[in-house]
Amino acid sequence: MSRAALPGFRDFYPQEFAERAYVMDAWREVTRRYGFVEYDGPPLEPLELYTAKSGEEIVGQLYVFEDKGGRKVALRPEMTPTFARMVGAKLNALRKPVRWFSTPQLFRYERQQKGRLREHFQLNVDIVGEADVAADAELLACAIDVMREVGLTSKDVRARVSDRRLIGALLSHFEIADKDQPLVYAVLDKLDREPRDVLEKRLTDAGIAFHTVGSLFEAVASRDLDELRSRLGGMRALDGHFETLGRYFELLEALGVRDWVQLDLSVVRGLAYYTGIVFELFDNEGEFRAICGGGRYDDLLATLGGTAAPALGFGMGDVVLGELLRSRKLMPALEPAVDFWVACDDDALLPDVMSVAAKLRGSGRSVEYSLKGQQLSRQMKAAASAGAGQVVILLRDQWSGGSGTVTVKTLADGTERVVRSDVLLNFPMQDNG
RNA sequence: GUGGCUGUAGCUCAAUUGGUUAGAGCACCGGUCUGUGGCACCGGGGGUUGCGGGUUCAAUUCCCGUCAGCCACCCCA
Repeated sequence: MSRAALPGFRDFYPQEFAERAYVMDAWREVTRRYGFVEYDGPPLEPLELYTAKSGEEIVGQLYVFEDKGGRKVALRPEMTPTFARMVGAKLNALRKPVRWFSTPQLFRYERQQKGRLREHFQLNVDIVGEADVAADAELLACAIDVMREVGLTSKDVRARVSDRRLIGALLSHFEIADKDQPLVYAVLDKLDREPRDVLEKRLTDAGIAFHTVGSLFEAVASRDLDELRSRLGGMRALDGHFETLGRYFELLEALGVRDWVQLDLSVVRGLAYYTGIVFELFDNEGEFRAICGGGRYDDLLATLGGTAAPALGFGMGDVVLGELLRSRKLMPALEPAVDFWVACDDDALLPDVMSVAAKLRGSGRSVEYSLKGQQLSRQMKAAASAGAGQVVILLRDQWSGGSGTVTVKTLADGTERVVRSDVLLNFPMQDNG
């Protein structure tokens, strides 16, 4: 019998749990500022919910089994289908635009590696019912503000944005057949990981003219809109897309996040359902996988739920973000802390210690004490390592069965006060030192 | 799913060309400092050297398998 967690699953010891809570608190805090409200769905769903969207091949990557009622079910690998179902069912009744977020634990049966486990928590933020590019700007700004919330700056993280419609228009202009588009996207995705000549050959082998490949690569190398415009300025079919992206960047400027964002047409989100602006957040060192990815998926609700509505959203996992924060020394360490430690210099006073502890707890303070008789110096050590703000010391010569006094010591500065035991409860709490 | 690298206490690491009861620091628990902490000193618990085979008089050390982790690929969240 193995004592380890299953591969790709994590035991959250207090330190790890504190880290997870830190990240998830940041998620909730930022989404709250943007007016998003939280929802959740079942962790177990009918298998068809996922095969309908992604086909049968996805089954190999899911935790699937048959329940006792003979239903084929799967642990949720992503939140979007659940979200689409929930929103779709009540779309007419919901105030638009819908702004919801969730922090589900998701599961995927795949070989684990850095930044990628078989289970993770993922912030999902979605907007439904607004086609204007302002919604796209709002969404990206929210993702970026999460970065800020955990102490990252535009020097640490960059948002790379592309536009599916622009790429589509570009490929049409280059007269690249629809059947070749998946190949083109695959090549774009590998642009900074594989040698250019190898990628060029893949496209020319597929029958795309060499000069077309050259023009495509040149266009995609653009890192801002003006550059792209000057390279493709002659193409009237692209004007509308330039205009949209131009407004997008303007609005990102207005939201105060423009310096985090860079045009990058090589961003290819794997999911086939994106229809407009897409983005990914990466660490600037290129050390980790994408921290976050999202974009506009205007057709998905119609595909899944039947009701058409413009929509967009992003997902941000806790694994890569956690790795990045730890490597940048931005992940807070767990500091034990209690308001009071109650100690005594006589084992016979243990019931009195417990009684004092109970009263302090009754007034809302966090209190610990030695559960067995220990010499006072041990108790003081224990108090210090528990991060106690103050130690209440019952000395047998002062205590007088509760009618006397106690000594209250503030550990941070070593100061002591002797107080009547009956006024102890009025003590203000001190910062834990 | 494919390939490569790695695997000794909770953590970081030791262990002479394979050689006898596998060590240290930190952490944890306790003792002294004659009863108020963070120091110092002393002591203790904790390892079937990932697991299973093989070679050998002898394996932590060499070989094979397996499991796990890391990295790359595939794919994506």
